[in-house]
Amino acid sequence: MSRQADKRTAILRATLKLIAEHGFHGAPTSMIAERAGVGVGTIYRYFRDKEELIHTLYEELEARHRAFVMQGYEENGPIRDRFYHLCRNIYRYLLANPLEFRFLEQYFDSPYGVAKMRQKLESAGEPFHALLKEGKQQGIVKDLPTLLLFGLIFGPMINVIKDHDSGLLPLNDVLVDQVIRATWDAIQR
Amino acid sequence: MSRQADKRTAILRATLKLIAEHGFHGAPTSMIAERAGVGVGTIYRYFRDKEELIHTLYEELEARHRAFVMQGYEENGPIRDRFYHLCRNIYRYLLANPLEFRFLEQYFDSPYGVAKMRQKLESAGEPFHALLKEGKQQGIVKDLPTLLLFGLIFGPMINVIKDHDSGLLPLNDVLVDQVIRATWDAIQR
DNA sequence: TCGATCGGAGTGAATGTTCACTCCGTTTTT
DNA sequence: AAAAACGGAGTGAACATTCACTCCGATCGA
Repeated sequence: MSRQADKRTAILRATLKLIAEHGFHGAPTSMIAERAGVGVGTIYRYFRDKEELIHTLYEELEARHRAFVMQGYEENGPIRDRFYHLCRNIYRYLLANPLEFRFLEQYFDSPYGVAKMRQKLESAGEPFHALLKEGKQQGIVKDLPTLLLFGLIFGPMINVIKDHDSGLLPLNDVLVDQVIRATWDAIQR
Repeated sequence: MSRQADKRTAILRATLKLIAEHGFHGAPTSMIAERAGVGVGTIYRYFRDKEELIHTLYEELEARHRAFVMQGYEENGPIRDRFYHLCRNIYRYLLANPLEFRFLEQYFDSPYGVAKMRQKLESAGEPFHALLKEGKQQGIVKDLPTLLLFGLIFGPMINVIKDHDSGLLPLNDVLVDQVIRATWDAIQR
């Protein structure tokens, strides 16, 4: 069971699973190695240290997530449609990938993650940024600081998905649409 | 500096500060002891183990927080007024006590905290519970699962306060009122 | 009143455990 | 056969918890 170019992948997958399920501190390198069917030392052939492993994992998940969310996005459609499109895709992705959601949550709570989050939210590449800015200009969206609007959108999202994953509040398409609607009511002028 | 009955208090305060500032895993007992001006062993005179120390701290903070929030609450006033009152008080308290906010955040992310949170949210003692139920009956509040409404209320709250505490989005009374207003728009039918 | 004795709060060096990470012998690939 | 990849016992640092001891105010006997 040696000599696989995809040992790297196995390590990343094991890391995702362990961190998502048991938190950062329930994922010692020894356990990651075991789960990945790999020696401890092998981890260090592919990643300088545990920190780099985690960052790399984040970057790869982020890229996948982004690609999914942007599928079929109409850069120039009506504000409200674009808003629904983005929200729906994010909900869909995170609900379909609970491990990734748990991991991202942990990551953004950690010291590295906080910096990443800011950078991400403030980046012009973030489609929500343009969306909200435009919405404010057109008088469709409340004239509040963008960060505050982000809070109104992502706050409920995180909360509600957490409850879903823990089995407290099973979501379905109808319910998700209702949350998105409520979120829209919150930011709409 | 010996023989003080308030060593217990000093230990609790040090724990709050260290956990709030550096997280659960940045608060070793050795550091708590140092910060409290106390020997390491002394911690174990007052608390069976670190876990009990943390639980106790939570209970005391929770009690203070609750007392503050309920000040002047009109059990029978109009739904909307009660909603504003509770929200405003929670925001006020958490903004005035950033250390407690950070601690509670960490606590509710931990395995113990999750159980506590459910218990709390589902408890009939929770004033928001009665509020939302009544609101739904009167047709003022959207007919959505209570847990979902909680998400719409507390999600933005947590997000926005986090951003405030990290200096990204300085809040003031006006801004807080605007968030509460937006939150109301989200849950209002 | 005062010296002796006692109880228990307070202490921190020592202990056992858990980790991230290294090092080098082994296995696989070329 | 040489090089590259791999494995996992070993290492040292960090941690929670313990326990043999200190010290001081209180109590007691004279």
